Amino acid sequence: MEKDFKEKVLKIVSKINKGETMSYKEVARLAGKPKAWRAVGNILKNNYDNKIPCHRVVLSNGRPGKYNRGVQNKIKLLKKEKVKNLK
DNA sequence: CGTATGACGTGCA
DNA sequence: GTGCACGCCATAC
Repeated sequence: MEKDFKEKVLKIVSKINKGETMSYKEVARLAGKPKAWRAVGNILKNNYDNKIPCHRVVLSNGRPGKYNRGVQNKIKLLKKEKVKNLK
């Protein structure tokens, strides 16, 4: 269990600039585990840190995916961030 | 230590 | 383009 992986993922997500989105696969890739995008979602779900804009992490399909505070809230936040590239 | 689960991704019909 | 099934990693129990 790479604890570093979790920290890395959180750090990378926190590095996402406003108005930008990243797919789970991209985050996992930057974290060093391009095949761990499955765990990325699990980590974010267990992590409720406000410093982690997990709402900026979307699926590779361009869909918002889910959110610990509600998918609607996620979409709303992205729209507020001027990220209307959602499908 | 083994099984089950989950914010997913890809392939095939 | 849509829908279903399988595979994947890390974490929790």
